[in-house]
Amino acid sequence: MEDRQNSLRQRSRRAVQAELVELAQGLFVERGYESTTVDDIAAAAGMSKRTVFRYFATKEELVLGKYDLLSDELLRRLRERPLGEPLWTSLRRMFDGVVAYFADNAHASRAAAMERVVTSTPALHAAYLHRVSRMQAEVAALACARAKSADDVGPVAVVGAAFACLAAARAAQASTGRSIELLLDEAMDAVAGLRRERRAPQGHHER
Amino acid sequence: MEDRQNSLRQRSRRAVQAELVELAQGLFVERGYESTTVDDIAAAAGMSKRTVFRYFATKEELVLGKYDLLSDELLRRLRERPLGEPLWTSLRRMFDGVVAYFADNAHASRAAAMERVVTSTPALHAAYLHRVSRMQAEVAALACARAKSADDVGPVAVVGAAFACLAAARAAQASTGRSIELLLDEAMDAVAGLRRERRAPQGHHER
DNA sequence: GACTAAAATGTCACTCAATGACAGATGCGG
DNA sequence: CCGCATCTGTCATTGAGTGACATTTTAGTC
Repeated sequence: MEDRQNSLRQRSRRAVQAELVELAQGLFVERGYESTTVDDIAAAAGMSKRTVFRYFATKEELVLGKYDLLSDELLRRLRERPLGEPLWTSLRRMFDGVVAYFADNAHASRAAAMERVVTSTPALHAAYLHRVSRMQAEVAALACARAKSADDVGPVAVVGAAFACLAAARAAQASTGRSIELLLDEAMDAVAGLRRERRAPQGHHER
Repeated sequence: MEDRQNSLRQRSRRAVQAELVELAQGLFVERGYESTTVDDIAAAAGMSKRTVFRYFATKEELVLGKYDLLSDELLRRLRERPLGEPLWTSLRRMFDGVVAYFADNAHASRAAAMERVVTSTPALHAAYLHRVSRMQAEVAALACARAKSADDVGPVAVVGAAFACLAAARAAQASTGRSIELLLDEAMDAVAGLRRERRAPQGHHER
């Protein structure tokens, strides 16, 4: 039990994982997520189903596993922002990495097919949203800590709004092909530009 | 094939569905969602597993089925808002029904346990988010139609931000016990009160 | 290079959600 | 009372995921 990390075994494990992801996603894009069984994947990889499940706890992880890294990156970027900066600006800068990632066409075209599989497969899309939700919660916790407002809805809502802007921008990029950077700026400007009328004078309970 | 709707059969079907929901949710709260099998529910209801699946397509629907009605209500409320009203205000008013629902303590205490089950069960929470996401998309489509801006990110982002506020308010209500009405106003004011610094002068691609 | 302990793999059996097919029961309209 | 649609139970099957156990690989040591 010496090296612990990056032993030869660890590296080969990573290699097998990467290979499985590549292989599985190819099959998913080709024949669809639901109609590709884990047995199919295992057969294609020349291993037993049980072994596939030793590399990935669930079938979904073959698709969504990569998003686990994203969380750390977002938190790191947000932590790097100066304390005095408005939260909305910090959040926009936090997304710079993601934006650059999706702005890269070489990647975009490769991942686009997989994105389509995700959004068109209810179970997969649900799991995706769950991961985003967890990420969002972590970012919100950090934002609350920054604002020194422990249990305040404000930061949580603002972080949620920022993620909603990112989602809207990604969707618009997928459908219109416009630049995600511009779309995100547009979306975040639209939200930051909101003005609300005064609240209705008295209670308005209905139904 | 006369009445079609509300025939005796339809009503009895609804009754059985309601009974199953009640029964199942009781078991879920008591023993947890994952450790309650559909067989358990069927046995408790005195019917076969197969029959349960004739009333509910999936186990999740026993918990999340009610949210399907919510979508129509939101759309109806939004449609009732005057065209000249700012979108953010219309969205706040759109939530009035939901707010009233969750402000009712009699309901809140009954549903609170179930809410906890949902948020603490990954699979359920994911399915919940998926439904909310679909609802949000419908509302966004309506908002875009109102704004006469077909494929604009703005309305989509704003609607997403509004839903994020609702989610934040609900979460805060669950943890702090404060009034959801005030919390939602606070959250939506926080988002509407955002001001953003001018964008960074030139491109900022990294990584 | 042989030895040993750990890790990886395959096989088998199992649970549980979900679906299709078929047969029998139930209940409504005439 | 009969005929027909609907409801229901039973059985078989698929597919994800898990536990247990035996076997094979492989890394590190002498």
